[in-house]
Amino acid sequence: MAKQAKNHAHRRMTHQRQVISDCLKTLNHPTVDEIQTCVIRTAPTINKATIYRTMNRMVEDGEVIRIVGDDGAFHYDATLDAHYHMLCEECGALSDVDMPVLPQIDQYFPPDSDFRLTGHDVIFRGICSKCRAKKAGRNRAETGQN
Amino acid sequence: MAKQAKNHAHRRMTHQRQVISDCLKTLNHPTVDEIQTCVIRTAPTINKATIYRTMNRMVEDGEVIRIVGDDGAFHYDATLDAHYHMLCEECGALSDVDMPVLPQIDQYFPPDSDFRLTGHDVIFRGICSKCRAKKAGRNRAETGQN
DNA sequence: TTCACTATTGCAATCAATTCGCATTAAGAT
DNA sequence: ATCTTAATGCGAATTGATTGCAATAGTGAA
Repeated sequence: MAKQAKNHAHRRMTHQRQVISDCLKTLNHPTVDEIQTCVIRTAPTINKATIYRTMNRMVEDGEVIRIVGDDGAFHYDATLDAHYHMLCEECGALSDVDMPVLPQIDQYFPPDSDFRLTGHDVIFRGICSKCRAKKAGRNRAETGQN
Repeated sequence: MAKQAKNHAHRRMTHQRQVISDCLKTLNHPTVDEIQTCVIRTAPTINKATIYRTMNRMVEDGEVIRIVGDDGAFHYDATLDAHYHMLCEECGALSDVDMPVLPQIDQYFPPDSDFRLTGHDVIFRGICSKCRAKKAGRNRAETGQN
């Protein structure tokens, strides 16, 4: 099951929250900056503090997951079911990986540990196709190869 | 093999760098703040910017790994061989997990992906023993149980 | 519908983590 | 001993995120 909300205080469906929700559906693990860029098209006056607060409430309520990128910036993910991520080490882009979770991994965790295990995350690292293309082009240019 | 240094510019073994290196040996995945606390005992005048710069160089040179905690703060890890981590969701403490890496995980990665896979990280989540103890005590106090 | 209650917003100020510019210091090669 | 320049200390600047507060606007009840 996906981790679900403590049904916190009554949330109000404000215009801002609605617009942010809509953007979350079209964006891929966006940061607050990226959400803002999207949101501004529909609601130009929306304030960044509002986005921060809205995202914090959504995390509290279990509507989105927060992921910390390598740069330390927060990314938000509206896919609630357990899943893994891949991270481009070049551009920092985060994406969902289309594979089932591997619960058996937890069985390898040292059983005598005092740590109460609740789950695990996997992040695959590498270079996304976009950056590979960019890199190949750059290398050709630099080395004078064709 | 552990990811190794581009043998960057000539690094100088300054007093500060030496002290920081020593602290890294005794600390467990410290943040810059924690490094500073340790370092100050030996070298009280050392500046935090120096620690930041030194750690950045060490990361560049492949002498340490940088891990981003859930709070977005950087932690440093001098264990270079591939290994997994566990993270206490209560206090944010990071530790190495004593288990072999599972290269077979990479085989589950969607083979048709445009993503060039270079590896993966696993982070086990849960509650460390220290926090479990603290929590148990707190619960007893709150519910009036003994 | 209208009203009242209070969650939410916008804005500016603030905070914390990290980086940067620059004059000074000190490794370490010659 | 001297020279070159990497590294340091310090303060200012940047960046990502939070907060205080007065104004605004959902929403449930009348």
